[in-house]
This record gives sequence, C-alpha cells and structure tokens, in this order.
Amino acid sequence: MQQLEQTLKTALQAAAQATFGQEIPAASLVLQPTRKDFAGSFTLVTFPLTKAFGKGPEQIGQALGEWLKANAPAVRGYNVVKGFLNLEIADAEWLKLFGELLASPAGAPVPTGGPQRVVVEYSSPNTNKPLHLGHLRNNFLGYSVAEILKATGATVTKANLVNDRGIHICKSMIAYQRFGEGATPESAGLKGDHLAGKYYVLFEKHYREEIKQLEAEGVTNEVAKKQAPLMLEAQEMLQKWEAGDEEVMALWHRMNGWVYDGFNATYANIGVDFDKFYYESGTYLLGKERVEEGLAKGVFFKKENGSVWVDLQAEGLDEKLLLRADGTSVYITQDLGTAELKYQDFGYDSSIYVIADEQNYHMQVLQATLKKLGKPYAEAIHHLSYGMVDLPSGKMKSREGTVVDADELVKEVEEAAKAATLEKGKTEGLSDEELAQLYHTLGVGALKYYLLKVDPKKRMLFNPEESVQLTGDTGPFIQYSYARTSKIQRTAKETGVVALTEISEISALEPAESELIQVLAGYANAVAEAAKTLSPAIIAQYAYEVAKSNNRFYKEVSILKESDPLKKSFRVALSAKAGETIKTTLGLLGIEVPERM
RNA sequence: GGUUGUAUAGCUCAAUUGGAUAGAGCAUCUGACUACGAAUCAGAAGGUUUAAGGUUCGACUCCUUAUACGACCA
Repeated sequence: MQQLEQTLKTALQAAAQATFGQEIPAASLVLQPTRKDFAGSFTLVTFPLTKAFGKGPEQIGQALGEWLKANAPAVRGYNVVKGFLNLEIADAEWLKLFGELLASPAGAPVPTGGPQRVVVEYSSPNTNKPLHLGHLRNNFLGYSVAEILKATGATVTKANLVNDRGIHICKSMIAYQRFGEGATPESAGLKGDHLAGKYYVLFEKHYREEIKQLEAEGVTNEVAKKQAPLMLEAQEMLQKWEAGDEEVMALWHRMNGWVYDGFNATYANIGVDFDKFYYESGTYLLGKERVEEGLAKGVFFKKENGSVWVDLQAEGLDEKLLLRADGTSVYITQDLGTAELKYQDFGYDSSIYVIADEQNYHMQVLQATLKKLGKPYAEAIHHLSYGMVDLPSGKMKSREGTVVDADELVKEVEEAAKAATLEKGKTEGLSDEELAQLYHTLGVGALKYYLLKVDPKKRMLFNPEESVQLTGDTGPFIQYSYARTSKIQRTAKETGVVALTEISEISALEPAESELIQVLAGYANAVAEAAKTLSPAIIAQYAYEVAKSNNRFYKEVSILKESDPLKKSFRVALSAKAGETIKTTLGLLGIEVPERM
C-alpha cells in the first residue's frame, strides 16, 4: 500500500506542477479510500486547493484527473464529484501491490515510531472474589493491546498487579475461620477463587445482620458499621497481618494459594497470560519509602494528626492523602511503589494501566504525584481508561447478586457454539477433543469479539443473547470466513494446485479481486492506528472488513472451479493471503481460528 | 456543589480525526443452495446525529449555552 500511495502522490504532484505550476501542500495531499457508492479506489479532496490554485474545486479535479489519466500509468480513469477527485487504479498496480503483500510474511512488524519498551498492566484482581464480566473486558483489552503493540515491533511485558492485601482479604479470612469448618476447594468441590468468594459474601451477609441488630438496639447506622463485631475482628486481623502474625500469615498464604489456582485456571481458559506478577504485599513498603522521600524533599506535607498529603491544586486537582495518620497505607501508596518496581525491572518508555474509567481521577493523581517526586518515568504513564460493562438490568452489583461470573459466562458461550455447530452438522470426522476445542474457540471468540469491538473508552451494554450470536458482526462470522479459505487450501493441495508466486502474467482483475487486495493492504494502517490509540476496536473493525471482502470475493468469482490455470492459482494465492490476514488480525485480539467449523 | 465522560436508525455499535447521499449488525420484509462450505451473499425499509445558537467552501466531529444519563472529588 505504501508504495502504491506513494506512486499516486508523486503523480499528483507532477500533475499539479504541469497544470497549475504549483505544489500541493503536504497537508492537503491526503488520499482516502473512495466511498463505496462512487467509482474509483482513492480520493483526493480538492476543496483545500481552491485558494492556492485560484480555481474552483471541480476544475482542479478535472485538470488533475485528465493529466493523470494521460500521463500516469497507475491511473486508469477518474471521475470528479464536487470537490472530490476519485482515481481508478490500473490492474497492473493492484497486482504489483499484491506482489508486495506476498513478499511480506504474516505478522511482519509494522514500525510506527511509537514506544519501544512497554509494560501493559492489566487484570489486577482482588484475591477475595472470582473474576466477573467487568474483568473480562479488562483482560481482553489488556492482552489485545499488548499484542497490538508487539505487532509494531515493540518489546512488551504483560504485568499483573495482584491486590492481595487489605481489609477485604481479611473479611474472607474471618468468615472462613468462623464458618469454613476446614473446607478446601477439593472438599467443597469449588474452584479456589469461588470458594474464597463464597466466604466474602458470607462475611457481608452476617455483617449486615450485625448492623441491623445494633441499629435495633438504638445505635446509628454510621456507628453500627464501625462497631459490628465482625468488622472489628477484620480490622484486628489486618493489624496482625501487618505485624506478620504467624497464624494469620499461614491462613493468608493458604487461601491466596487457592485463589491463585482458580485465577490461573480462568486465565488459561480465556487465553490470556502474563510475563510478570506483582503483589501489593510486595510493593506497599516501597511505596511508603517514596512517601518518606517526598516528605524529605518537601513536596509532600504532614498534617497535625500525622497523615501525609500531597497538594495538587496547582495541577487542577485537590489535596490527596498518601498515608494515614496511623501510618497504614492507602491505595496510592503501593501504586507509587509498583510504578518504581516496574521501571527498575523493565525501564519502560511507556507504561500502560488498563483500569476502568472510575479510576480516572486516581490515575491523574498518581501521575501528578510521581511528577512532583521528579521521577523520570512519570511522563511514560498512560491510563487506558475503559467504560463499565452494563447489563440490560442495570449496573452489576455483587451485593445484589447481579454479577456475571466469568467462568459461568465462558461455559454458556461454549454451549451456544456447540448447539449451533451440531445444528449445522458440518463437523463429521472430528474427534471429541477436537469438537470440544472447536466449541471453545468459537465461544470464546464470540465473547472476545463482542467485548472488543466497542471503543474501549465507551461504556457498553452487555446483552447475553447477543454475545452468543454467531452471525452478523461477530467473531464466528470472521472465523467462518477463515475456515472457508482453509478448506480452499486443503482442496488445492489435494488436487495439486499451486498458489501463484509470480503475478506478472495475470491480465484483467475482477472488481472483487482488486477490492480484496486493497483491503488486505490496509493491515499496516489498522495496526498503526490501533497502536496509536490503544484501541483493539480498530482491529476488530478491520478484521470484519477483511472477512466481508473475502466473502464477496468467494461468492463472486470461482477459485478452484476456474478453468484458466493461471487465474486459478492466482486466486488460490489471494485466498490464502486473505486467510492469513484474518488469522494474524484475530490473533491480535486473542481470538483463534478453526480450520473447520 | 466542583471536575469529568457520554448522547447517532426500534436495539447494539461505526463514521479514516473537519469532507461526498451519516454506515454495519440484530430485529422486519424480499431474492439466491442438484453452486469451491447458506455460520454466506444480493436487496428493501429504517435518521431533523438530544436541543438552540456560532465558526466555514463543508460540522456527528470544533466553540458557547441548555437538557438527560453516568463516573469521580468534597
């Protein structure tokens, strides 16, 4: 694509010189793909040239187009609609472009001049409850953004900061001590994260009852919340934890171990991975050191009660608490430590935090605070802020039992894929393991595509019925398009058809062919744009576009039934390239492709 | 109260960053399988882009004000 666009731009400059004796300013020399309803493949907008050239937009378009048609071999024809010059490209140019595509291997890096060493932090779960739908959007986004950045040639580290300490963990532990009766994941027949989550819910339930009880005795709600025995116990446990109490630590290790086993199973199931785990329990002390450093430098200050604050009013933010009066840390304390650890470990020039948009303010504070400390990595911090996932019934609330559990959801989409596959009845000869793998590929593919196709920064609605849809703008639609190309390649191999490598002998192209080539050539653009904006949605849209174009090509021209052997092997090659592009593009979203479905 | 985000077809989302007649999918209607795989393709219908002003050759996009919903900070 780069080369063809360059050819056209050079030709346009020559045309402008020849007809108007002037250059087209670089800012105006932007070619955009021609809209569907008009003839042509590339469009130059001529409105901006009217002043410089002293002519009307249509006159300019006519003059440039006429010159190009006569003098530029790449341009086969043109048409002018108002201020738009649409250029039709000669088949030979499309073939040359296809030759370039064939020469560049699948997944070749797309250099963008963006950051080279990147840390993407995502997932970052709490160890007191299992993953839910909201985490899925986070995990899919983080994984995908990391893959997209890798595709630009960057060295990317996927990091997971586990929130493994704090009062919420103690709540689960207290409830387990009281009601657990020594249960283990094995004895309970539950994944470890679900087991821990069960006790967290139990804590909340009994805690609410205690509050009610106290209120009945005439205590105000506010006081009751603080004085409920369960809460006092939990706080006592937190202090013991900070003091390193042996018994508490043993229980903490034991329960967290269960939870990690559960998380790892979920991660494996949804196909995300990490290069590095950080634990809040291992970073909050370093964070406290940074607070001390800030005090020593005089950029933080202490209030009379001993709490430590940073004043960010000059940055348009407020005063922010960094350390409580009793010396215990708050959320941001450990963030200061973690940022530094990550920098020590990986020396990033970009550090991406995949965190929901409710933390926008928090992330601004973190960055501003690091700047105050004069940390060189403060500028490298980027918050990939994404919107919440809503359910048709409203917001997810664990307290009201309206959470969608991640493991459950995956099971459901697999079931839907299974039902649809059995109905189609096209999978004869596949083993049970292969079938299970297929249902998983399709189900998770549908789910990932559904969550990733929406612009990350937008709040989105999760419709359970739509998420398991397999037709239309969905993951399986694109996977199906791939499966067809795969079948073509298998049959071609069996019948001894060899994909063309020397394209110069092909003469005329069908519209569906040149269009597909143009779409395939857009891969680099899509990756560059997605990397710049940290938006997998752009990749999802591109994948959909490729699949559509590939389907049209499949429908409109014969591939294996073509009688001309040269054309046949050209089309086999084009189909193969389309399949390959779909595979690498979906790969950037963490979606796999089936050879059959 | 302060800061901030969002508002596009019945529903869920796009719109190449200021360009053409605002596009897809779902749902509705019509057509195409003795055709390389119909999980597909072709088509119809569906819009005062929340409202009112402004900027200019040109606005869903930028500016002002208002309204609605959300998030965060006291």
